Amino acid sequence: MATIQDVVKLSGVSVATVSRVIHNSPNVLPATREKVLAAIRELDYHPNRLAQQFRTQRTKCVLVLLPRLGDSFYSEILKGIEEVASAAGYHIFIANTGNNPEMAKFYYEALIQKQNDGIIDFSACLPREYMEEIAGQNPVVVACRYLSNSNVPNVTIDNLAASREMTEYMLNLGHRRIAYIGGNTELALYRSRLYGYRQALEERGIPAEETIIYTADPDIQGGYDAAMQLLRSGEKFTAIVTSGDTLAVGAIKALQERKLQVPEEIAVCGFDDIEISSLLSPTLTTIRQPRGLIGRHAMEKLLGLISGKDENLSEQIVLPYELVIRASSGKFRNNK
Amino acid sequence: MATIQDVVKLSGVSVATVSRVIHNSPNVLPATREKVLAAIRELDYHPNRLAQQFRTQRTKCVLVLLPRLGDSFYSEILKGIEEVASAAGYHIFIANTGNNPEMAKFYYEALIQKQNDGIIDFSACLPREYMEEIAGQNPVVVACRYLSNSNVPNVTIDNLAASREMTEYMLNLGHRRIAYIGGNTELALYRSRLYGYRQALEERGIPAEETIIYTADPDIQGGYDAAMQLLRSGEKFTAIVTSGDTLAVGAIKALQERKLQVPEEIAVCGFDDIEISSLLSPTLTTIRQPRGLIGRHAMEKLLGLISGKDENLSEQIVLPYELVIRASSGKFRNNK
DNA sequence: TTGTATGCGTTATCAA
DNA sequence: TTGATAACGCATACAA
Repeated sequence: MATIQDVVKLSGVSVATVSRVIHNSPNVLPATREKVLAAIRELDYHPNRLAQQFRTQRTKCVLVLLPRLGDSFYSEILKGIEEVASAAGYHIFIANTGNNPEMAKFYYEALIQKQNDGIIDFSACLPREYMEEIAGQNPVVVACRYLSNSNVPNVTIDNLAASREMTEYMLNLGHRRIAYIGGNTELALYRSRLYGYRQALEERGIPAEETIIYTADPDIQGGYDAAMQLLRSGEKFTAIVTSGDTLAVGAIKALQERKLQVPEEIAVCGFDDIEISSLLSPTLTTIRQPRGLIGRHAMEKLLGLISGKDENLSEQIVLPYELVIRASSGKFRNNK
Repeated sequence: MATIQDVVKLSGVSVATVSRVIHNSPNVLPATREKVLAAIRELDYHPNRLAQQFRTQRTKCVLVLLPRLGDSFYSEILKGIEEVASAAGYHIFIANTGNNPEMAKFYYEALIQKQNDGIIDFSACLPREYMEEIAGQNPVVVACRYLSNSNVPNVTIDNLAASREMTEYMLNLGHRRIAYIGGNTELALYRSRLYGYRQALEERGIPAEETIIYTADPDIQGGYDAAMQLLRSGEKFTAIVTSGDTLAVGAIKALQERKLQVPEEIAVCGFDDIEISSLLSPTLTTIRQPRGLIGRHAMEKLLGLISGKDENLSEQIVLPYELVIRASSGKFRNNK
């Protein structure tokens, strides 16, 4: 690999001048610039990025932390991030934490040691104190998930309100005994969604019943397993509200296997509006998160933090969601 | 941030010794080691990774290039990669090329400049010549996809044989007029699969008919659109073979919307066995790729290339696939 | 407009 | 077993 020294020798100018040419500094004579460029071409010289980064302590790269890979929910978000990032000359790298704090720590370490200029964290699996300490000194944006009572910059929808609205919609359809399948409530995100469900019920004077509230792994299998348990329990219910489309897909699968018609016998709704939700039978009633918008806002916020122009270090950006009515919630019925 | 110099001052030893302690070199007295470790703890010193990488020209990180994000097909593969990588003390970063050669080039540039130690490329969207030149001097493994007539290390299944076997299976079920919906044949991968379909037909003396062979974007929408076109064309057929589960899912959706029973009226089969394939109605007959195995083999090969111990620079690893029979292909019928 | 010289934080060579 | 010191490749303050 040719280094800047090789270019110096071949072009007969100094390192400083070569460096100026590389960075398009205006203070260099056209003739000199040409000489240097010729040498660069001839040597097929490319500046060593590792050395550049080491020297400047900036990489023009940001890291996106995902809780799991292959979740289509994130693909649209990542597109939004990429859009804003590449317009600003940034590149993004994605890493998987698997919700494992040890893994997450490794990547935060990478941030601290300037291997990248910032982190957008959809995983948020580290303790609040740790996050706040790091976010206080480094560009960090948490998105979709959040830490409760924290001032780390955050981009989300109002999960509580969305879940409440969804549950209210089901109540308005006439349902009175509504089961719930949600993700682990250790995550603030899932706590909020469960809480929205509870609020909606309480507002109607219907007590939430713990026997029809289930916690599950937030994937298809988790929804399937929870619904099967629910069915085996013998509890009566006419609808299931879930905290995720994958959970809803799994639940519907279980219901259909048990020959229960969705939505005629049991209505189901999801959360997130992932790609397959509009393609299944029945199509899924769900909450649509503005995914592209989430990605763009998160990246813009991060760029602000990186440049230091954005001094609002504890901004909580709350974006609008949308209730998407499809087939799985069914029509109004008079449930006794 | 504390540097090695701070540790030197506090512990009263030389940088060399501190460095030795950091890297668990055996040639250091226990007492000295303790002194240094105490200083490191007190200062909360962490070696600057950027400086380390710059100095050693190794990062202990590898890059995985994906053609698109949020495709659940890759999640199992990435798990396999991660397994092998972390056992060897490596971390993986994922980047999206979007099948865009410009993007891919940026990431290969990162490899050339030692920002990471190797690349596993599932995107393979760069010209063969470019790839061969880079792979000749850097650790590169192409997986799932491949470049035709290339000697870049590669991990795949035998796509041609798999597609042929799938088509043969449909022929054995009695189908004679089998439509095909496949990905863009500019990719060697999709060329192989289409070729397998053709071979199976020819072996039975059935000429492949171009009027029922469609090319589509390899996602649900693409499958849906192609199937709709196929239906509108008025061509007769009793089965559809596809080059991907997402295509099959889209095709089934289209058929069902047109009130055609799958598999009773039209049989459909996919390729890849993605997560939802076993959860849809009907469940999908498909080709299962050994995803975990692909990931592990690719990473092991890459580690071999990185360490220089693996001198087999043009190895083509072909792993076994499996024909998974589910509902969408239906039973034997006597198609005239 | 150009060049000189210094340092970024670490590893590694060599001598002690 | 330990230490002094020279790189690694580049950017930049300062001098010319």
